[in-house]
Formats: sequence, C-alpha cells, structure tokens
Amino acid sequence: MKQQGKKILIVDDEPSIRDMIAVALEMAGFQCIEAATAKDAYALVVDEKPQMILLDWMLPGTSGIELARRLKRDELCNDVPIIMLTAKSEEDNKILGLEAGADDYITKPFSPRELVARLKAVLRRTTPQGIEEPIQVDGLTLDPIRHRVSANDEQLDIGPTEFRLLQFFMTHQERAYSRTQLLDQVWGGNVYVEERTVDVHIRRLRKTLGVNFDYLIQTVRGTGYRFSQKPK
Amino acid sequence: MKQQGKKILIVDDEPSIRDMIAVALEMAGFQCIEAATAKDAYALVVDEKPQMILLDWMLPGTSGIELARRLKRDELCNDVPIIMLTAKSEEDNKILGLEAGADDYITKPFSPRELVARLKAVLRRTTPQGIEEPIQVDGLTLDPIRHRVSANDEQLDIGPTEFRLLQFFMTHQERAYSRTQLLDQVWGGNVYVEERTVDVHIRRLRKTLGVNFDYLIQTVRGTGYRFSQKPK
DNA sequence: ATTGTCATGTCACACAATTGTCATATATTA
DNA sequence: TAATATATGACAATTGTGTGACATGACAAT
Repeated sequence: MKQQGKKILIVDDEPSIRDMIAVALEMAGFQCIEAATAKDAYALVVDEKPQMILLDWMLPGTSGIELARRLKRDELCNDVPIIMLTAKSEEDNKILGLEAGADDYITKPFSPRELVARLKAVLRRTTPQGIEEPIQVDGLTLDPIRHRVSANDEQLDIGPTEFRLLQFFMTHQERAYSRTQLLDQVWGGNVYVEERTVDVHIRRLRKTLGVNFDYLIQTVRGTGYRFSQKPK
Repeated sequence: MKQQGKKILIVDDEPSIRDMIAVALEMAGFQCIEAATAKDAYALVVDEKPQMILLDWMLPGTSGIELARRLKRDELCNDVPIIMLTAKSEEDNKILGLEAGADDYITKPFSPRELVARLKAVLRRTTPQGIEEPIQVDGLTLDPIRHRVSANDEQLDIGPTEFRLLQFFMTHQERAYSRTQLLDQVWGGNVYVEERTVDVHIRRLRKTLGVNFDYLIQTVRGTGYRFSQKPK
C-alpha cells in the first residue's frame, strides 16, 4: 500500500472517537498518533512531524480553530494540511474553519470510508506542491518519489539524512538557516544531537554532490548554512 | 549562543535534584533560581519573572500540577512556559500535565542534554522571531533572511560583525550613535571591548561598501557615527 | 548467534576567517 | 601650530568550520 508512510495526527478530546478514527486509518495503511488537547497536539506536531492533522473543532482549553491558526502561522508547520472535524450543528462555522487555514472539513458523524476518501483527496491536493514533484536546480535533480538524486543524469549515492537535508534545502532555497533550525527541520524536534553534527552531514552532502555542485551548499559564517544558486 | 540572560526557575523539593539541574543549565549558559515548594515558587515567579519554569509533578503541599494551573490562570504569568518533571511511573499523567498548561514534560530520570535540548526547544517555540524584511537604501540591500548584502545587485562579501553593524544602522537611520551605544547595541551589553574597536569595524564596513556607498556611514566628530542617505 | 555493512553522531585536530588592539598617519578644530 | 579626534594598516589571539577517524547501534545475510 502506498500510503503507508504517512503519519496522521488525530486531535480529539474523546478517546473513543480517536481510537475509532485511528483504527479506520490504520486499516487504510496510515500511521496514527493521537492527542487529546491543543497543547499536546502542538508538541506532537513539532516532535513527530505528521503529514496531516485531523482536528476536532471543539477542544477543552485552546480550541481547535485556534490551534489551526497557530499552526498555519508557524513557519515550522504551516505546510501540514489540516482537516477539521465538526459536529453537524456547528456546520455554519465551516467557513471560519477554512479561514483559519483548514484544508477541508468533515461533519460528524462520518463513515470511516468517507474520512479516508477525503483524507486521501487532501493529500493528493497538497503533496504535489513540493513533496512529490522532482526539484531541479542547475543540473542537480532530486526526485522525492523515487528517493533519488542525480547530477547531470548521473545517479548519486546519498544517505538518508543527507537526502532529507538536501530536500529541505532545495525546497527552501536562498535562505540562511542556523544549525538549530536545521536540526529542528531535518532531524525533527525530538532528537537531541550536537549542533556540530550538522557540519558533518553538510560535509557528507557536499562530498556526494561533488565539485560541480557543492557550491550550492554555502557556509554563512557565524550563522549556519544556505542553499543558493548564486555564487558566494 | 545567546541563551544567557534567560532566567529559569527550578521547582523541586529535592535539593540534590535542584542542584543537579541548576548545574546543567548554568553550564548551558542559563541563569537559575530555585524553589522547594509551590508557595516559594509562586513568590519567585512574581518577584523574579523567570523566562521559564521547570516544575516537579510531585510537591509537598500544593502539587506541581495545581501550581501550573494557577500560574496559567494568572494574567501576569500565563505566558511563562512550563516544563513538567514527572517520574516514569507517573507517565500516564502527562496528558493531565499538558492540560494544566504545561508546554512540555520530561520523565525522570533524564539526561542533562535532553533537558537542555527540550528547554531550548520550548523557548524557541514560545519566542517566535519576528519576520524580517529586506531593507533597501539607494542601491544597497540588506536581506536578513538570506543573510546577504548587495550593492546594485552585486553580492558583497561581509563579515558577521560588519553585517550586524550595517543591519543596526539600516534599521536606525538618520541618527548619530556614540561608540558606547554601538557597542551595546551591536556587540551586546556585556562585552568588554575598547571603544576604538568600533572605528576599526566602521572602516571595514566602509571598505566593503565601496566608494559608491560608503557615504552612508558618516562620522559625527566628537560624538560617533550615523547612517544617513543625505550627503554630509 | 555471528559476521558484515551501513548510517549516524561525536570527537580531536587542522585550517581559515574574524576580531580586537596597537602604532602610526591623517584630518579637524581652536 | 598645538591639541584633539578619527582613519588606517598590520598582527596575533580568538573563534568558527572543515575533515578524518572512531564507536555505536540497526539491520541483513550467513
């Protein structure tokens, strides 16, 4: 099943509903993580980097809509699609939900089949924007689906971390990132590694890119690194 | 890293644990204050206004979670992030902790590294950096995001300190600053550097700006320097 | 189990850029 | 012209990065 890598975060205060959804999604080949509150959810988004969020409208404490707004404002996660779950009676509010940054909404009660269908639809809509399409710069191509990198049509042998690092850089060009930011974005928020480790992976990446393309990975002294086509 | 200045309040009834944590944090450049009870902690929060609170779940008297709730309800300190410290066996309660307003939690025992990492992560989350727009004057552009300076579309090679200096000037134009003020603003308040050093960096900055743009950095004799578009 | 291969994170050292300071030159003011 | 303030070049100490090597742990094949 090709959806199996996708991690879905389910946010709802009702454990029974969460589980129901989780079971349905897992049968469809998704991976699920759950949260009961907005705070909890936020922590999980940062730590686990889910590919999609199912968000209940009504939550104790910070409401779902507020959380959605916050996530969409946050540089770190504004590209994670959100589906709002609303009760029938709240349907009027759907406009608000979409305004807050939700990519779709489903009114409760819903069938598992409907949920999965909409979820896939949203994923289809939102992923091609960068996760699926090959990215090309100069003569360097990164193909996210095939998980391959080539320089002038020649395959490069690249490790997983270097791949993610390069992918991040190629989707965030022309911008300086600190080592900490790179750790957050590429490694994820829940790993604790030395900042200097970034240097090592930068070096490995440069090495595999070779002399023709390592100019793309630029050192910004005192700050971090930058991916840029323009020479330093 | 400029984590210094951040004040962390450690609340735990075990002095040995408090000290252990304090040592770890101080090595990471944080400033620590300690409290053994919820009561003391509350007083310190009010008096010292820490930027962050490490709060043990189990406390004699008012429990940690109760304190968290109280703080989060309080207008004065509901924006101070809280990290809960819980024993492994209490892990189930983490949801409760997050509900009470904690921003993260760590289960004991934890490594100093993990603690520091999570702490920094929470601080990063709660102090979002403002979006910085490129600044342009005449034909000179400084882009904080890309960390680049260009004169008429030509990249300039500029050192870190000169970059900060120029950034400060461009965001504070048409005003004379004394060397001391520049040291405070650009170098940071707590560094001991000769005043004359400013002159040297001014010269370096002028040099990299070149003859077309060095007129922007003007000497104000007897006072200091000024960034101004108007010719002297 | 055992071995072998990766991928990863960390360290120590090599190397390079930046920084602060000084001595000296030049400019400005009274 | 003397007195004061700023500009400039040189240099050594400091700081930040690059790089190779190593230990560890995951995993697959044996």
